[in-house]
Amino acid sequence: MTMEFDNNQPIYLQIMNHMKRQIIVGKLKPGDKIDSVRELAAELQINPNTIQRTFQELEREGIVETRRGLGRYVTSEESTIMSIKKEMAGELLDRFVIGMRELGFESKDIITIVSEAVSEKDKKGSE
Amino acid sequence: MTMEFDNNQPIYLQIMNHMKRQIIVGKLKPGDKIDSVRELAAELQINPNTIQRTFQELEREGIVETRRGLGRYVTSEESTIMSIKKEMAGELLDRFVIGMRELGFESKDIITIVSEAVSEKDKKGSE
Amino acid sequence: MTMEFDNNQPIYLQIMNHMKRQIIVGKLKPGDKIDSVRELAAELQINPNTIQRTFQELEREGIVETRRGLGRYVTSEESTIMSIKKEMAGELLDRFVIGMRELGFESKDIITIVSEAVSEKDKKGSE
Amino acid sequence: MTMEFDNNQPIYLQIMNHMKRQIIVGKLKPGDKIDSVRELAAELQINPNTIQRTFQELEREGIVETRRGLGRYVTSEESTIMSIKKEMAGELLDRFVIGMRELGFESKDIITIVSEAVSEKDKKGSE
DNA sequence: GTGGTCTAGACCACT
DNA sequence: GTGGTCTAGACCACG
Repeated sequence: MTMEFDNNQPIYLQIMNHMKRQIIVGKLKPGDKIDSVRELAAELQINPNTIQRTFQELEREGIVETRRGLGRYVTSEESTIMSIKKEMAGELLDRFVIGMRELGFESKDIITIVSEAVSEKDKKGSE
Repeated sequence: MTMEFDNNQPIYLQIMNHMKRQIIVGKLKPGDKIDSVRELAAELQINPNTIQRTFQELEREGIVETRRGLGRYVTSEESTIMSIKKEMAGELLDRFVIGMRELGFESKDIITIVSEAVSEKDKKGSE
Repeated sequence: MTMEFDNNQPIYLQIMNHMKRQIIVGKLKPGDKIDSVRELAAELQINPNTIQRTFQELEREGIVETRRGLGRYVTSEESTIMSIKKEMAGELLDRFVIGMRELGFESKDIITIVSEAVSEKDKKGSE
Repeated sequence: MTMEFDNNQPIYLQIMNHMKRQIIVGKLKPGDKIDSVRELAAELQINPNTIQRTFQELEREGIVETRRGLGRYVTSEESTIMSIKKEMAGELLDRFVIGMRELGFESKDIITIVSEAVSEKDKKGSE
């Protein structure tokens, strides 16, 4: 795994979100074993303490489990994964819609803008 | 003016965005005089230095101008205001669309979700 | 007279330099009467206190004289005017040469750069 | 590092320019770690907040980068450094040439004056 | 009255 | 350890 980091957000949060997305999208499946702190730290060239913090938070959210002596695993609870997905999507949606309204855009404007944005992307992708 | 502050973002940024929105939406018009540092500080119960920081950044973005000894004014360049509006909307849009795609949503899903969200809000508003 | 003001320098200084230049270049001649504080203030849309300050400083430098009840006049001492010109040129020169050396430019570089700059201007002027 | 401060310019600007020059001249190389806020503050006997302000501005110009929790570094983008050098030299040049013309000097005068000034300095330097 | 700068000292998040 | 933010209070130049 390689990642580019944005200095405006804590690294542990960036890694955390990255892993959550991998799980949601299915690149990491329920029950999969996760790289150890040391491995990930070496791979990403990041301080192990930062990775530790990442896992701590993932565990707090119940998306990762530690099995003593065996390592860390993606939770087997698919419901947890689904609810995390909804939560992340909901946050994205809220921030976007609220933000647009604060800028004075109305419902129809917002839908138009999004429609154009995603269809444009589709075009580019198929070129 | 009154404001509620969110602890997760620097106060100066929150005030900054608040003022940018007021200007974009037209509550503050091009050329309008802006509350002085001391006035705003008193009004919001915030340290004047924090307000100073806010204005510093707004000035850097060209949305506010200082006239020596007289105070600060909203820029008269309407084009600047429009481009800031576009920039802010573009950021919101990008973060949303990219984020949703990273979660595995496809174009049609994204449009559906947004449509539902904004129409739901409209219903509530008209109740 | 009209002037554009730069917000990064005190207005009184800008007017002051402007008048010094007019005198040096000969647009205002030794012994000429100078606009009154009120006139200048109205013309430039500037606070009279600021104009007052301008004249105060010009007087301190001996380049302007007050004749009680008659108004203010450009000094008749041509030597004063010449020495002001040398002083201003010297300051410009020093700031430039010292600055360029601090940036690592050597003597021959500096001469080359200036030569190019002024000859380029000459070309433009004759177009 | 030691510095003498000039009361006519904000300290943070003086330090800023000083560091820009060090980087341009190569005393600080691309990628080098920069003294921490606290270190520099102690060294220069200046309040840490003032140093903070200095770095804030340097970062805005893209000549310095912050790596979270690790400290600040000179940008690795040599092109950024070069363009800053050109910008600073251009400003010096403009202010000088424009200023001299405003005083009535013509192209050949300007070149002569600069040539004399720099050659005189060379003589002194070799004494 | 206005903004700009500086100091002193504190707290926090991040690595 | 690092930088980022905030407060409190002071002084200055400018108009």
